[in-house]
Amino acid sequence: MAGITILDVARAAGVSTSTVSNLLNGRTGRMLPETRERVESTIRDLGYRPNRAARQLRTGKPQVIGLVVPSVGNPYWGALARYLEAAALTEGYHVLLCNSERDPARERQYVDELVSDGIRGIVLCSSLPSLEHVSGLIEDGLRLVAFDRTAQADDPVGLVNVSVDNTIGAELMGEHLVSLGHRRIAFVSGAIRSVNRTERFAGFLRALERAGIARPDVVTWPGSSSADGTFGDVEAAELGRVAATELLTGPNPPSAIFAVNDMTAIGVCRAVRDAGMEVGREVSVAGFDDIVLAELYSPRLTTVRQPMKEMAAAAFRALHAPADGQPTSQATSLLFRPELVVRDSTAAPVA
Amino acid sequence: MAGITILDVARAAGVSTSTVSNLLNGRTGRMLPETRERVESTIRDLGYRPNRAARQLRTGKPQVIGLVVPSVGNPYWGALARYLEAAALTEGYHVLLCNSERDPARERQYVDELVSDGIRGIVLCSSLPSLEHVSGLIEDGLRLVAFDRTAQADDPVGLVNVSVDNTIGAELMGEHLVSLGHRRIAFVSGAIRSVNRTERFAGFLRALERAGIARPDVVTWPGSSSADGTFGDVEAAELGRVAATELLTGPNPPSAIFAVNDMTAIGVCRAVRDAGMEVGREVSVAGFDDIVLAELYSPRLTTVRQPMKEMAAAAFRALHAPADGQPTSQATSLLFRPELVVRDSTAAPVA
DNA sequence: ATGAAAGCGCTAACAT
DNA sequence: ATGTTAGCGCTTTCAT
Repeated sequence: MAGITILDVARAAGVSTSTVSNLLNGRTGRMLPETRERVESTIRDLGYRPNRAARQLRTGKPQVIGLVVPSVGNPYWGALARYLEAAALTEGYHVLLCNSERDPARERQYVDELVSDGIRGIVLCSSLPSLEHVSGLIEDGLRLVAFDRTAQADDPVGLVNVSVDNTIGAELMGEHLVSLGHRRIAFVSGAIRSVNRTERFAGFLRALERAGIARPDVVTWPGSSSADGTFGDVEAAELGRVAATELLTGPNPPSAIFAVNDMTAIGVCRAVRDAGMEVGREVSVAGFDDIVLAELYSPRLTTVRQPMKEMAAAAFRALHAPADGQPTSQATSLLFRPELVVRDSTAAPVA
Repeated sequence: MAGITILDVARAAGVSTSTVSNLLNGRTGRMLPETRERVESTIRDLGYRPNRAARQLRTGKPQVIGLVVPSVGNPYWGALARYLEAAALTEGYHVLLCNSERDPARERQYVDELVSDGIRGIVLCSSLPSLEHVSGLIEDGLRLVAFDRTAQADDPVGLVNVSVDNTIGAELMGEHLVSLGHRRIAFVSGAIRSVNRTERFAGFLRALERAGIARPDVVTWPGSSSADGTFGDVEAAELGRVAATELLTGPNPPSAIFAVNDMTAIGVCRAVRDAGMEVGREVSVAGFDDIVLAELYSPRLTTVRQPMKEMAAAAFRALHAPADGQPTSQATSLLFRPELVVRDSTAAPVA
């Protein structure tokens, strides 16, 4: 296939393999400029490309990072995968893709497997509330970045969390809804157990309290399938639909509904329409995440944007931070500033 | 990290590394059952896991396949990535993810890079009309599957194409629209140059001709950004919006619009609404692909489903088919049966 | 039935 | 400034 080895280059350039290797690894100071040029042009002429497997075998560090997501079929994770891969590419890294399908056992197995493949950096988008099971791996030198998750008390030392500031994001949305004139606002989500759900709800409450508004209706739908009450794409939308239907047909229907994420918001929109009302007029609907779909949906969804590209780049960078092995160092969190995106699904309440 | 080598196992079990290796590679016939059991339990006790890099260095065949897509941020490719990874997992393979961002240079570079990393199997979702540039690699033993693309006259020998039957899919949709009573039906797409666009248009025409309907309006929007007139997600929707607006405000507006894919159909829906009409009543809109979004959109989109899961599994299987090296063998195509999915965006035309 | 040993392509001491 | 060389962990002849 490629066939050309470092030895071929060395011979053709009339130098030793060490010199070629030194050049390849940036130790250019150790040779004459003329030698360097000769070797460089030989590499080009021969079309030589280093063999990653051999390099990895020798150094123990593959030029590959692992990405474990619930499912890249979901646009939110798809966007992360895209931007993470782009960031990795700038440093010559590749991305190994793993879909956990929200199965904790599979998630754990993937991490173990990646580690024993020699991979030293993993971006993990876990469905698990606790990451204790990876603390041993981190102690052994694995760089682990938890994405879409904020720091927890029992986090393993050395874990880096990358997330949007959910509390502030939800607070922004709460303020937006209040400033529009809404007073009866409902919050819709699955069972509030996951970290970011809890935070979003807290931020939302804070905005309402500041405005002196009574505790809002909260509709939480118990998880049906998976153990921790998380849902897939379509299930999230269905959850929104069912929950909103209940709210809208109840005794004191809200004039605005804030859904825990865009998929759920879309389900809420459907329920509103099914009830014969218009989203953005009779009922305002807001989401969270700003997936591509939010812009394309009809009506275009008001939501809270996560700066995905920057977050992905930061996650990749965190993978490269020096492992410090200090058992006393603190877990780190990288919180990103969310942005309120006002579109057509929210408006002032009608009379 | 993992640290345990085949030598550790051999020593602990009191055998040689060859025996352990033989066991690992299924050559169990070459040892006594009792030896085998002893080694197997030692492997378990020690938690030994073979080092992929070393295995690859030795065999030249990594347990990794490459996937090159325009962008996993797009739900269509995200779905492929998800199912391909699932199929690969069943055989112990991992998937290396590459986003070409529809840049031909980047696409080519990725393929070259994967090959020189020793990867022997690639699923390529190319934006390029011709795949001639990879014929050399295929001759050298690369297994190359082109996804979402049907066979072409100048295809390199050994290339396997996996695709839905676009012609039949579009024909099904054409029949559906005709049977609903539509007579003035427009087709909307980007510049009709790509293979599957051409096929979809041809299938659509066939259905209309069979029904004795005059040649339909066709609105094709010239590509703006990339060389071959393809668009990204949001651009596809925008294309649909602009094209449909032109049709709807023209002299003889169609009662139904068939878009080349779901994203474009969504843009068409927006234009319909912007024109003060209701999708699924005044104007029927149909798409193609059946991305997740189609089901969630409002109204739910009538479209043509591609059996993604089966197609991904087939693509992975094709990667394993024996390379035959026979320069006389024909390029192969795997065509999948599309399925008409009727939802709410199409209906009989009003008076 | 089992073992010994030669590399796969590369990096990094350690020479010179 | 450049070269020599010993492995990294594994598979696979070739012996025994």
